[in-house]
Amino acid sequence: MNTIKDVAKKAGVSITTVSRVLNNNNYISDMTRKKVLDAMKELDYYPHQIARALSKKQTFIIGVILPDSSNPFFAQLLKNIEQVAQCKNYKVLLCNSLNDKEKELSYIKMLKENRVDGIIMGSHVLNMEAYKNITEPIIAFERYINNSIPYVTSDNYTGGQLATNHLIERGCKNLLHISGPLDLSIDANRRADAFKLTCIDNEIDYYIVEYQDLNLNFEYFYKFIETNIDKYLDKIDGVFCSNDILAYALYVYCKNKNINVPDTLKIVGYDNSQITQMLKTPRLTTIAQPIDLIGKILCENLIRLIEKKGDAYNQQLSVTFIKGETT
Amino acid sequence: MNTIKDVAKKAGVSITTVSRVLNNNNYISDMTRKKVLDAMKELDYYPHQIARALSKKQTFIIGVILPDSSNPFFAQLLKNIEQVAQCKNYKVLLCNSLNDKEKELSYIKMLKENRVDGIIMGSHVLNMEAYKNITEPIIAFERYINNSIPYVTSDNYTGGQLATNHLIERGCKNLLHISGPLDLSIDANRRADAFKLTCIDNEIDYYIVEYQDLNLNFEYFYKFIETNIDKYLDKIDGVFCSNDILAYALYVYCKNKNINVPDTLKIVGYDNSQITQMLKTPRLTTIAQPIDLIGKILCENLIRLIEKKGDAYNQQLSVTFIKGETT
DNA sequence: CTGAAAGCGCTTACAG
DNA sequence: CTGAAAGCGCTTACAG
Repeated sequence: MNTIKDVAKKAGVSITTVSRVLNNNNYISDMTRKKVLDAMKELDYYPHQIARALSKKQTFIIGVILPDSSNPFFAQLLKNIEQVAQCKNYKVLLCNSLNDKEKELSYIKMLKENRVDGIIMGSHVLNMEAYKNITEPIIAFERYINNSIPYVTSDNYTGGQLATNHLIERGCKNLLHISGPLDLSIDANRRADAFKLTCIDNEIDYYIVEYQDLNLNFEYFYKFIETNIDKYLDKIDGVFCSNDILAYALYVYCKNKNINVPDTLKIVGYDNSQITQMLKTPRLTTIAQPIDLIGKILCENLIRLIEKKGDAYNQQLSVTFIKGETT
Repeated sequence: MNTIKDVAKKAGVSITTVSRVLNNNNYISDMTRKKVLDAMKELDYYPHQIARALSKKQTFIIGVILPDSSNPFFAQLLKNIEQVAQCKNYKVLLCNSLNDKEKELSYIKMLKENRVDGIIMGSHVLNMEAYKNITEPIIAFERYINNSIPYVTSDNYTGGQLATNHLIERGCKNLLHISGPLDLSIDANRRADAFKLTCIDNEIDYYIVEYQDLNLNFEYFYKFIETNIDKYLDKIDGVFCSNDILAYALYVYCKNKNINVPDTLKIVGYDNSQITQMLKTPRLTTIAQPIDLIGKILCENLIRLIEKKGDAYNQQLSVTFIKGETT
């Protein structure tokens, strides 16, 4: 492939001048610029961004670490991140941690070695220690890691309240919340806090069951329901699920067991990703996170950090209650 | 961040020696190696892969261009590509073309400028001309572009046959196929060929309607059905849809219009992505593409091309008929 | 087994 | 407005 040298030779100028045209620097005579641009076109020249990155110490690459980019929620988040990045001339390097500690760590190492300009962290299996030596701009989704890492989340507490209050208003007396792991400082866990407090306030009996954060797909959730949730089903009349795939799996399970939803059991989900929106049989009652907006803000804030155009601050986006047919 | 120079100084050796340790070159005394490794650890050294890429002329980056990484099919494909890449020490740069010509072109330019080692092309709005000056290893999904670009696809002709024959066996007499744009040389269009020939062979009346390849989501398909498909519904008793989201949209449309599926109208979809597998109300009758395998093979074959470990050849993977509740 | 030097393809003071 | 030279952080013949 042709280099700046080839262009310089063809245009009869120095490589410095070519570089100036490339960077649109001022102080180039129109004639010289034209000569250089012509030479570039003629040689089908592609500026070597890797070389440029080395000398400018900026790669314009953003690393995005997610548990699983094929999960509908993260797929939608990723797409929005990529679109914003693309608009601002950044590229996205994709990392699927599969919620595996080793993988998450090795991806961080990889991103550092590749001198990405910044990192969006959506996978959270590492403890805070691991973040001590990340010096590059970084922004987290849904998790407080430490004071120097801003995070973007939706208003999980309100989400939990909306879901729980709705179940109570619909007449539920015995509630169950199925949650992700509660031991990490994930903001999503405030949904469980809200659930608990709302139940207490309303003198409602409740249970909370945690699933493990491994494979967030239908199959896994269905099996989880069989082995860990089935035993609660005769004691409860309402369930608040921490995501919609789980909620749908529960709906299907009930259908198979001839438990009438919503008459006997009411189900509220969480997320309202594109896939949930597509589901019409039944439409799920759920709490909608503004996924597109979260992706957009994650990326915009990271780029602001990278370009030092403003301070990092945490951001909490509002959620919406969506009435479906499962309550 | 520390460089090879810092490590060399700390270890009391030359940078050449550090580089040798880094690359695990032979002929280093154990003592020297240990000194260097210790220095690296002490300095928390991260080898600068961008600098290495410049001198080795290899980035270990693969560019993946897709129409929309949030579409369930492509999300699953992407995830599998990334996982294979990661195993083989390659990184994935994600590009969402949104089936826009300009975007597709500018992503190609970007990938060339960043000297990616290879490209996986899953978006197909550009004509063949545009591929003339792509000199890097490239592999396409589902499209014949030219003889030097191998492609991976599933056996679309057989898929179309399986779907159509099934509808006929179930007693359908008037069939409709809803297809993507038929003007490009996309292998998926062989589904329409198979549909047509199978209908003719069986003396079945048929229609074919094309949708535009813009936004492959439920909303779009539902509206498309309202405006372009509704008028066929009283003339047909079976539909072969070119993807499952479309098939589900049609199912929902029929439900809303009180058209009984499968009694009055039978529906067959295509793809069987994770999302389709999750859908149980109803389970769709569909043709399963081996999405995970396609992703794997796309990536493996591209890497084989990059590393010149074998010839490029086209690959066609077999599909499976899945009986659901919509036929 | 080890090191000095040139080179990968750019950018950027510095000088003119 | 333009160019020569040093530098970004590595690798790789070449020499010893």
